[in-house]
Amino acid sequence: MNILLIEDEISLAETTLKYLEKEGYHCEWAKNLKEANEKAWLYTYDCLIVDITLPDGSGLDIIKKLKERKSRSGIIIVSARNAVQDRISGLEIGADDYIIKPFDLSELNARVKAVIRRRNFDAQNEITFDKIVINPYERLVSVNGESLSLTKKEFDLLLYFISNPNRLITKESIAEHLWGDNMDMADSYDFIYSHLKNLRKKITSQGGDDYIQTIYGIGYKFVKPS
Amino acid sequence: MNILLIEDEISLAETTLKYLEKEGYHCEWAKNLKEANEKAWLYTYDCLIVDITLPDGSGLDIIKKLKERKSRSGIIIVSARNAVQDRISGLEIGADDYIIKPFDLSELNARVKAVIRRRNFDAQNEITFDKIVINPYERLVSVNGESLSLTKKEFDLLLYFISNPNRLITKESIAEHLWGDNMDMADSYDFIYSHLKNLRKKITSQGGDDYIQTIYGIGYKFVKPS
DNA sequence: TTACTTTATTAAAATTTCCTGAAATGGAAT
DNA sequence: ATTCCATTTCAGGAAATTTTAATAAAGTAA
Repeated sequence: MNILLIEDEISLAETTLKYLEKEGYHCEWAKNLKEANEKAWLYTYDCLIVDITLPDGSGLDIIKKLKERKSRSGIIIVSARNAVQDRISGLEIGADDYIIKPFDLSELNARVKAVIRRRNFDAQNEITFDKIVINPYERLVSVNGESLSLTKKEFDLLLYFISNPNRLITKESIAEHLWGDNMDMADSYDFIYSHLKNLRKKITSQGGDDYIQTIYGIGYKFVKPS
Repeated sequence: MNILLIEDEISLAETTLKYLEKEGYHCEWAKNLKEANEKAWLYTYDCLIVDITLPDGSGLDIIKKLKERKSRSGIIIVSARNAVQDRISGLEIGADDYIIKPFDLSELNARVKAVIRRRNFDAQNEITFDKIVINPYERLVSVNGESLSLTKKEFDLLLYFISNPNRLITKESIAEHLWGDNMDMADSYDFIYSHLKNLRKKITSQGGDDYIQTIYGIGYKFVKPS
């Protein structure tokens, strides 16, 4: 987890950085707006801790810029006790939380954790494999940019494959993942064949290759065919 | 503007009340949880100032209850300097701001003002999706400019959809949002189907499209149909 | 090749999920 | 007590998906 601390008070910044590093974050420090802009432009941080009052301007500006750039970073505002208006504007601009100076380091930590957790929850990243992009949370799939409609079993099957690319996947493990362990293993795997066939057809009919390679007598592999 | 102060320290309460009255607010006072519950049930306040530690329980409980009742009141938590966890829980529950004891009366005033201002700002805000306009606070909906009368459940359902457009919404999350987590999940979702049907009918009969796309076996999506 | 096993394809059956209309329930107002 | 209205429940049937079963094709080893 990468954090950028934007803070001009040197001693406060140092103790904060030390504490956050100890908590397991990778931290960087910008001591004014100029530095902050440079860093925020170059790197992506999970969370920015932004002091509002900086020597060369207001921290609100950088928040505004980030939001215009549709950044996904979490933002926590640091402001002085009496700067209520700044906090309100900050939240209206799109900051996630604020903390009042002077603050408890453990409280800052709690908020950073909360913000990052919330961000990750709705960022819900996609998984990409060659021409396929799959979003497990929205249950969306696209091949070559065209969206593809899959049934539940087909989707689960594809997700299992794409989560374990280039690896041998036995029919037993597929059965276990898609149907749970209450499956009767004496059964045949006809149902897997059915769904596999449908999945392959849907993917190839949208211009995707047949990524599902059959390993005779064992199972399958999800690979990019040469 | 009506304010309810929930505070058990008598002298602190008295000075606070006097100050706020002078600032032009109409104030009431509850000195314990029991009184607070009675008052909060009878009247609607623009802002509640809630001390967390009360003789007969935690102020967090009343906040929780208000939120369950979907109260629109602004809430400011009052807590001791070292009660970091209380403040965090309070914000998580849905309080708008907090202030640390002992506090400046002018700061309290500033926060009350900010909370009320933000609340009014939200109240003016309508959410628009294609031909639908919905105002969560006035609980008004219109389709194609014509106002639409919805029952409570229908409204909550539509609000939940329109607040999460183009995203997958499971039946489970609908149940949780509209009926709370004390729902028996073994139950069927028949009641969702019922309200859904009525909502769809009302919207389409006013010239709106069927924005509610069903994702078979998973849930729904609120989208603008092509 | 031949015999055998495993996988693929297909279509039909079985099941699940969803929609609909109507009836039952329950609370609030008259 | 009666009426009204929102909400929930129930039963039917429609639609989509999953599973079954039968057959075809492909791979493996002798």
